[in-house]
Amino acid sequence: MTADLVVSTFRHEALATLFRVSTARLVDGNVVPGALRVLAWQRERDPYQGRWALPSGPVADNETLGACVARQLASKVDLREIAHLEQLETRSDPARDPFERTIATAYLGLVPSVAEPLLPANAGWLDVSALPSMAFDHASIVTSAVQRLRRKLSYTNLGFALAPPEFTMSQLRDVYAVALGYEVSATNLQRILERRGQLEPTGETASSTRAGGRPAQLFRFTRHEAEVTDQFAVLRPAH
Amino acid sequence: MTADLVVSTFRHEALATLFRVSTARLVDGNVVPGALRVLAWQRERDPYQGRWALPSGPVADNETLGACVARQLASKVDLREIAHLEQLETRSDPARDPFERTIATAYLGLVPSVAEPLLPANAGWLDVSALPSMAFDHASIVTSAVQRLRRKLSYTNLGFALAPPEFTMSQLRDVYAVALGYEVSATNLQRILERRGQLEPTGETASSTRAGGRPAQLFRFTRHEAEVTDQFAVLRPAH
DNA sequence: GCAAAAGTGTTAACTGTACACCCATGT
DNA sequence: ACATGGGTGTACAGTTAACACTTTTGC
Repeated sequence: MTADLVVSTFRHEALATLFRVSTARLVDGNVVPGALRVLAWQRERDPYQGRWALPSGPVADNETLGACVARQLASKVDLREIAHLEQLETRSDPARDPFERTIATAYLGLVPSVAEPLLPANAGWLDVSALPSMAFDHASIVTSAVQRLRRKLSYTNLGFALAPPEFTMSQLRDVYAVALGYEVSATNLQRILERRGQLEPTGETASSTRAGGRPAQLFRFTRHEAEVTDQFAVLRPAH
Repeated sequence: MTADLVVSTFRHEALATLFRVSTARLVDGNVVPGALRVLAWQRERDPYQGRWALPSGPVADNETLGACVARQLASKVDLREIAHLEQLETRSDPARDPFERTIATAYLGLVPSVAEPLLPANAGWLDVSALPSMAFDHASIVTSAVQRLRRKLSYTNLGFALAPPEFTMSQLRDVYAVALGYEVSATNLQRILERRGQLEPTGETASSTRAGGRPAQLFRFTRHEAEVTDQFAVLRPAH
């Protein structure tokens, strides 16, 4: 039994869904509402020329998938702005790439909402709630990444990766509300995060807004590494 | 710009962690305690000759990863016994295979505890709490799969894939306790699962045991497809 | 003073654990 | 009768939503 099997090899790429919350703001007197946005760029070549696609690229010979996805992102944004990056899932449908069999491993990345990163001309931030038609299976990957993000926001401290370094509770409420897609109460959010030890007052207070109102305390997240904060949602060990 | 990049291709394999709960039983008067076990086999060739390894094999040309992992498992167990199969994660460390660069996508599979599947001679069920040294990064993949399974048991209905088709509440308690690694109360487990609509009485009762005691009602799971049952562990939408 | 926004206190609903107690069966 | 395991009822703790109310600011 020395005969080896003849095995196929495949093109393998890493692919990033990089998210960012843009909060509501005024542009020319109109309110642009907040949105959860994902980084994409318009393809210059076939297949799917002109369509929006996620940043992706082939894995190099001596590189992990994680390193590869970081390399792909580096050409679009400043890597230091990426506060969190985790593996999502691997897509392998033989028909997903019409030109060439490609297996793709998707990652989920998060950028804090302060940064308005400068992007190359053909790149942009797509509103996740109104995705255009996208290349390959990228739209379905984005949907799956949004689901993962929304779940994890509830039982982990991932908020740190979407929020600015320092924030008032209403700013944080807006970040969560936009990311989750539903209204959140600043009062209750504060209590939940405080109970879990995620929040730390800076001692400073934000200058009050033009419209008056009590100046808000500033907070920051105590830890900036991802961790599960709601350890046992159910079925805790007996005694 | 017609010059294409020279891209590398890789050997890509699918890999299965197939779990099963063996409940406590008597063998020659000795109690063999229950254990969460994972399917493995002993390698016949280098690298890692003689070591335990997870079932795995290369992806074929026109096959998804899911189909591939099912194909690998088919040579070890009866596929109809696999009640649940989901993708876990993809490992890409260039050094993980000393012979040849291989990217591996791991799956998590579950087999109900009734079935004592007949295995090929070189295959076996390893106790997850006392893993032997394994080939490649397989031990760390098992650890990661166990973590995922334990989390999901709490907030999904995945119990259906580990339990027998019909069971008493104490049998189900044992399955959960072994899988989770800590004691679980049958009383409270029943209430939790009933509240979530996962449990359905069959109307039958099990014959009482040799030692006496009230005969137990039999139950089954209402649904046999994986679903999340604890929708909002935290941060529910306002109003 | 008044509007606006932040912050506090309190209540109610829900979920899950712990535990006492009752029930049905074999010997 | 009594041991054994199944089943029920209830009290308690923890967590979160809802909402009324107070505080601090700008105008």
